[in-house]
Amino acid sequence: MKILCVAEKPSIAKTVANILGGGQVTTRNTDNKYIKNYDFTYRFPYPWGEADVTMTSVVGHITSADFTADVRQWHSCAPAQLFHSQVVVEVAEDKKTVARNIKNESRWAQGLMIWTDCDREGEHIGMEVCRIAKEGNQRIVVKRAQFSNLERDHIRSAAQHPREMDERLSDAVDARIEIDLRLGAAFTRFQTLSLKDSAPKLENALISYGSCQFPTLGFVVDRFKRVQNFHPEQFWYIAMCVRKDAIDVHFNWKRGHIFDRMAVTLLYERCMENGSGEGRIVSVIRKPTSKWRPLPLTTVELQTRGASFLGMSSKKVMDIAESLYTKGFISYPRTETDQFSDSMDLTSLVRKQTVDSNWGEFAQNLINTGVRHPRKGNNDDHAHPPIHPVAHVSPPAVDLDHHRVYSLIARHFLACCSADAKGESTEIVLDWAGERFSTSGLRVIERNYLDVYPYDRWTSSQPLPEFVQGELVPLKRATVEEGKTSAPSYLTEPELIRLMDANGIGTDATIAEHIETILKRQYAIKVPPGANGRFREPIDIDPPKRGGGADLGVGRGGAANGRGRGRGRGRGRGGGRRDSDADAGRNTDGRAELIPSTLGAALVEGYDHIGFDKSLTKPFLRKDMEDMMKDICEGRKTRQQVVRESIAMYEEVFQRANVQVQVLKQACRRYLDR
DNA sequence: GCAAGGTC
Repeated sequence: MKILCVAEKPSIAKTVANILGGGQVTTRNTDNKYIKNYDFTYRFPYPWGEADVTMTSVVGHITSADFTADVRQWHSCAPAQLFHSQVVVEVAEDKKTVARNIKNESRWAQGLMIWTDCDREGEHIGMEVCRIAKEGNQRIVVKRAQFSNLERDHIRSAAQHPREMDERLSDAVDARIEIDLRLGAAFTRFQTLSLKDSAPKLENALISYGSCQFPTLGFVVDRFKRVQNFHPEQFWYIAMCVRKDAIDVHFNWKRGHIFDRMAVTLLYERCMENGSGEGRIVSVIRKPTSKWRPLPLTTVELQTRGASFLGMSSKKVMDIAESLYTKGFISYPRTETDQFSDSMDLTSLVRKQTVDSNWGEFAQNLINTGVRHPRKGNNDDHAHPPIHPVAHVSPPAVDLDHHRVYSLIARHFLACCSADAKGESTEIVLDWAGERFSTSGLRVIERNYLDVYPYDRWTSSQPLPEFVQGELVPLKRATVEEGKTSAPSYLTEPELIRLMDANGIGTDATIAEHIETILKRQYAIKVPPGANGRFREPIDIDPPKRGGGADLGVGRGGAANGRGRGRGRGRGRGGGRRDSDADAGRNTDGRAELIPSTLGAALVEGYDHIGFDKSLTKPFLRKDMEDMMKDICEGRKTRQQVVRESIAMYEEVFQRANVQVQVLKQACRRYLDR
């Protein structure tokens, strides 16, 4: 009896083989440099029983979908035809060796056990493997292992309790692939070809559309418009300061900010008439408080925290995490799980960190006083644990940026295993002739996790004097002050990642790429933090040229002057010409703010103005697609139904965009032709 | 010259 087992990626094949093979595993190389075949014996349940096992893997999807050659040329057909022209699925050019290995190994096997990740894409990859295996061996019997982590007992149990493949999950992915391809190609060609003559800059530009990149751009433009439309409002309030024990204590008015000067003046005058030069302490409330240690680290959190704590772009954080993973320093970096399973041996992971020169002592202390079980979040992707360090590493074994990302992951993990920080808060309420004011203080008592997690700040306030309930304190100052509301900031990368995550745009593994895409297409640009409403208009940068033709002088000088003849605000720090090379390092900074280009703004405005039920630039269409995929998974609809309905709907949107293409063109002219 | 999703 021979059984072939296939995992989604080499790392899982290796781990599973070592568990099932019980140390008696031999390794063979394949034609693919990432993939190895592991041979061992294992006793499966009836009917397979004792078997010679080969465990191998693929590297993600094996096949890819594309149009047939007759419509691959851009001018070979009208873009609308791409909604219905034939789509063929073939083994991808760079996956030929992967497919060959599966085919060869299945030839002599009676059984095939699929060990891909237990999610939709994993089920799809599993079906790809089945089809290829059957090309090598029609009679092969297929089973599927159901597992959600790589612990020994769990993996053994998965091998003992196989299930059947769930074709519905795979069908859902097939639908997604086909819809994204047709949509992406049709709209990309349509936009690129029909907008090329509406502005000189667009003549050679590639104006891509994708079901994820457009909503991503939409978020950037949305926020930009909110900043643009923001008008500061004046408000007034009573500022209060008392003095005791030689300490000035500022109190906040309980009514907060009031947008009516007269009202504030009246209240103030009433106090002046009725009150004295003293205030009365109404209450002094002390209570214990704590600052919670972070939740275990997911991909989205790694990206947002990396961007804001380390100032790296999320793409860079992910690239580095990927490399740390392949070198064996951290666990799998793509996970939605924010809880550690109870059976995981956290103490031995902490012990590996005791040698570190920065946080080793902290780790040792943790072991001496007891590693705490981390908090549990609400998410579990049933495939991977939260991101954590699996081996210790320090420079010069890795470079500085790698070490910064590793430090974040290691410190985050140790923080998870520590106690919350403890403190005491004090809230004091003061009464002045009937108006209430309050102030509060914080005293940090035990720093605990904060000692290893310098990214979080929680510090004691200035100590407050000892106020006693009922006591009268002299007012140092009580005046009417004015202020004005401040504009929201432009969208930052961490905020954008959270928006995408919350709206189901992209996955943990692709979110950073979609952000890259809108930057690469020059739909948006990063400016240094603290722009503070300075960019009144979208930034006029040149879209990258396709085909590499000569730059006919529209470039450098005119590029990116914040489009401002009149209001040259854009010329300031980070104004415009910081788009490319010279500033790449700094402007891809994870703390940077995102601003639409004129092209990005024109596209969003154009599509929004055409007035679909659900604009292409909003997350709703993508959400619908997600819902329909669920319908397939749960048997409410078939793949064909969903593709048909979805394509019909998008075709309508497409027709409408065609009929009203003038609206898009006008938007481009308005923004780009100045 | 088009997408998004896996993974390296």
